[in-house]
Amino acid sequence: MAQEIPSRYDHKESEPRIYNLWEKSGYFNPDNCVKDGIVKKDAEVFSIALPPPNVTGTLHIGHAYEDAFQDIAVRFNRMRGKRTIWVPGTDHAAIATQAKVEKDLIKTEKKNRFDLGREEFLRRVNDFAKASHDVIVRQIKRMGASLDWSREAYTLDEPRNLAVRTAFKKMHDLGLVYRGNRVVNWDPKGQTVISDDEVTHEERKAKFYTFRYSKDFPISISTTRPETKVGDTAVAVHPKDARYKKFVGKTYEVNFVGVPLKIKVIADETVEKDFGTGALGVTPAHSMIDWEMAQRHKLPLVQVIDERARMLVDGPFDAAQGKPILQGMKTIEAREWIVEELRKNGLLEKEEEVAQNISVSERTGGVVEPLPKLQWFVNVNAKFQIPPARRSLGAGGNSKFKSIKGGEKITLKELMRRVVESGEIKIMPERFEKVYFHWIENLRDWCISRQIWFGHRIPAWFCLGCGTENIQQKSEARWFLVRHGQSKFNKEKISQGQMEGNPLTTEGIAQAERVADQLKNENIGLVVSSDLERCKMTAEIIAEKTGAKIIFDKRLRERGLGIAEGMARGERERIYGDIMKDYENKIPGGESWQELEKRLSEVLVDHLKDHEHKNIVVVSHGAPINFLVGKMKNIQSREIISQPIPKNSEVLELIITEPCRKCSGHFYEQDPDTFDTWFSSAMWTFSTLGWPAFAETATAGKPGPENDLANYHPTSLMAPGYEILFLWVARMILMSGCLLGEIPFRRVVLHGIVRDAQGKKFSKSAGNGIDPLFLADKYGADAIRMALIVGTATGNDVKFDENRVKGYRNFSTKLWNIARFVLSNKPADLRRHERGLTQTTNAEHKQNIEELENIKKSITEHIEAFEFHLAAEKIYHYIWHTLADKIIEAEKKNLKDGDASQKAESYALLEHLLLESLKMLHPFMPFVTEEIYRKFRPDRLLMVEKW
RNA sequence: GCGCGCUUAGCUCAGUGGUAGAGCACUGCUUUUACACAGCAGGGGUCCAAGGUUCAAAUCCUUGAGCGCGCACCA
Repeated sequence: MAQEIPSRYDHKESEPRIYNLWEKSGYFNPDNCVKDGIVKKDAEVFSIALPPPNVTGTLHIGHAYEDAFQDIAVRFNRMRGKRTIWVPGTDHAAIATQAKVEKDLIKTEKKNRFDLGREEFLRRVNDFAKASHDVIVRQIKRMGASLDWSREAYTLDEPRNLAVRTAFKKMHDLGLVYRGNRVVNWDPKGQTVISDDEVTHEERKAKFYTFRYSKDFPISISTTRPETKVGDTAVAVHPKDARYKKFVGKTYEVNFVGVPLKIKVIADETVEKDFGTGALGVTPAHSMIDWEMAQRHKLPLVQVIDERARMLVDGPFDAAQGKPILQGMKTIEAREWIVEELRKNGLLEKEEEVAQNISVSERTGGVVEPLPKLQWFVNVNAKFQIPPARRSLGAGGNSKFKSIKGGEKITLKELMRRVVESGEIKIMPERFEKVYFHWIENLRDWCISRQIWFGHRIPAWFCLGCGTENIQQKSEARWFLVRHGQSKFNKEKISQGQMEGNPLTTEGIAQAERVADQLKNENIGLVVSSDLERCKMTAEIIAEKTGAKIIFDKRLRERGLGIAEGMARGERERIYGDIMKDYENKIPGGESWQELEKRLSEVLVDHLKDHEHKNIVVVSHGAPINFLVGKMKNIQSREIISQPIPKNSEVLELIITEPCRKCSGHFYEQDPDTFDTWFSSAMWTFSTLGWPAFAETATAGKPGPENDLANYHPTSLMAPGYEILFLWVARMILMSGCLLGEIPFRRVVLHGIVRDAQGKKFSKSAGNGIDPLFLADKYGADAIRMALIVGTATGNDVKFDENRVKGYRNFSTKLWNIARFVLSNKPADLRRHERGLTQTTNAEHKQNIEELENIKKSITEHIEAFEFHLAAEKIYHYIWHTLADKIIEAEKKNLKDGDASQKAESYALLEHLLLESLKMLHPFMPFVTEEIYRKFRPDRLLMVEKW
């Protein structure tokens, strides 16, 4: 017997094979467990959503820890007979992924996202995300995670998009989402707004300047950012500050380094008398605190810094450069220049070195510039009523919360606090509850819009005519205005006008094909095109790929340029430049703008009327497209002329819906912004379980994904790293609360960060990353799991040491050999001699069995208390130092010299103790335990044995 | 500034009122119905410091030191 089994356990061969076996069994899916009678239909539920890893790259050892931790809980509960579900998925991680791809792009092709354009750039990001996803899934499986892959989700897929759109609409209706002009964190490097929680602070040395705006202003102020002071509209002092009392309420007109300012002196409680001069220059546009103060005192707001962190004010005129000196200057340079001016004019009173925390974008490292911007926000202070329950279960009116009454009006802040305070959600380790409450205290409205491309597009449309917003989930029809691809004359820079025989270049054809690919799945009903060659070719390519009908409409032709057609563009500009810009005038033989406008004016109306519910592609030329759009936007004809024309093959997407309630316009343009990635991941616990598609119909107790929401939500456990307590955990509570009226999970167990032997965080930039796949091949996934779990109290950081992995690899060999030994002693005619363990008369054996039962009880308790490290250590210790070192050694004599029935009794004891030990070890080391178990019970799966 | 965590064997860390623990490393011995990725035996700790509570403190309390972290911000 023993000879057939090698003395070493081959984890590299075994682990993938065993995982395959589990997957094939289908028992990661609770529906199958119920179907096969492994768990009862009405058994208790244990459900958990995997915190979806970002598709920004591959997994590191920290993910392995997170997965192992959850898998222990999942396997334990499954063996305890619960209907256990663990839902996998990945996160598109909007800004992180986009930043990663853009960085690579700049490095390899020296292009940024704007050079590539939205469509092409997104294609690259999606390719990258797909590749990451595939590696990630392979890694997760390699670690043995028993996830129900049939329910795999992605935060950017279609069901999750529906969830995002539905949530946005619902929250808007509840008054929890609004669009407003507020000071936000602008990341000049990423060119997007970021939320407060994506900002980190770095300590740097800074100069702290004390000065007066001008000689005739009575109060000195201090700042580390003098360049923002050109945007000051007030000086704030403490109401009880005797020094300044006499100035409060007065307004001064001052000239600050050549910039005229109107400064009102105000009194505000938040000003500290003892700091600096006790007076604070208020810059409402470029400081969160000042903005809030400005709101209280109704101060005007002057923006003086732009999105590229350059100055937006003039200052004195610089004759040498022929422009106002500050205009367009970088903030740092402006600071130096202003300080120098103050010094020259004797206004600078003090200059001190201070340590200052500056705000930095967590993702891009850009120094955050507070700017006033029109963005979408979640209002955390607005009262609302929990919406009607999606399932008509139990009492409590509209609320399924234990701690919130039905019909009660509550703010999101209060809701988030209440459910944790009341213990409805329990956060472990407990110290994080305090951290959580503290965060809520300081919480501001959550900015959810981002100026990046990769993500869920915000489902808000603005009327082209008047800008009125319209939030809805589906449009009646869409129009795509497309300029033709590059033509021969475009390339050669020759005036085309209405000339015949000017086909697309190879590049132009490729452009048209790209557009066609993009429109392929848009259900295009009709292509309407100018009949000129370059449009015709473009339209035909689009029609072919989309399967739409084409009609040609002469009225969509380019403006006629008469005798200038065929002329080099430069020459035309020289001769007819003025005429080209004139509304009424025209080149001989050509058309005036007025005439062009006239022939286009009917086009919109006609096609709107004739093809009411169709998605239409309109292929035309630069000038006509500008006029069409200009008309929709109600722009003056003369202004349209000076608008830049779209690029070759550029697509403008519009939706058509019921006429605007303000201006009766039909055309709407979608908000170009996307959602904060956390907006979609905040719905993870329920968007993965069928919300909103099955929100109304899900039925508890029935199998199938369409009933998941009723069966598995709220989830039982959430186990992310503590670093995303605010970013994610808190927001899941928020979203589940206002959208479902219930908690997303009953318990949160936060784990620490895995660090390297030096205590440093693993990161790609530090180059200390360890590929879990490499380690798994070397020592086995089981060994990695044990090394990560044992020796780390839940919630503490893990210092990762490869030596420990090696130690647990040795343990799996030990276990393997225990099994080998036991098996080698299996009597051929076991049955005949078996007396049954419960009837054993051997006192020592009885004691062995009792000891095992005690160990089992204690391990069960540890696991239930999420003390996995203690449970793992205990079973490890039992197997090695009790079962192997003591019990087996003691039985050897019997096995060698005993009679047949004694041998059988010894064997039965050892087999029992071993198999029970395998069960207890299985959640921690699933592979080797399953492999060994099958040597004893070839027709069974340890994974679903009863604990 | 407010808050949190850590400080235990050479290293990495468990233990949280009842005679100090694990892994790795170290020393010596041992091929024995499995396992040398093993067994047996062993060395190594004033449990950061000081004070307090207690019959009893690594464990609870107070103060302090060093390291690390979070939040807020001084404008």
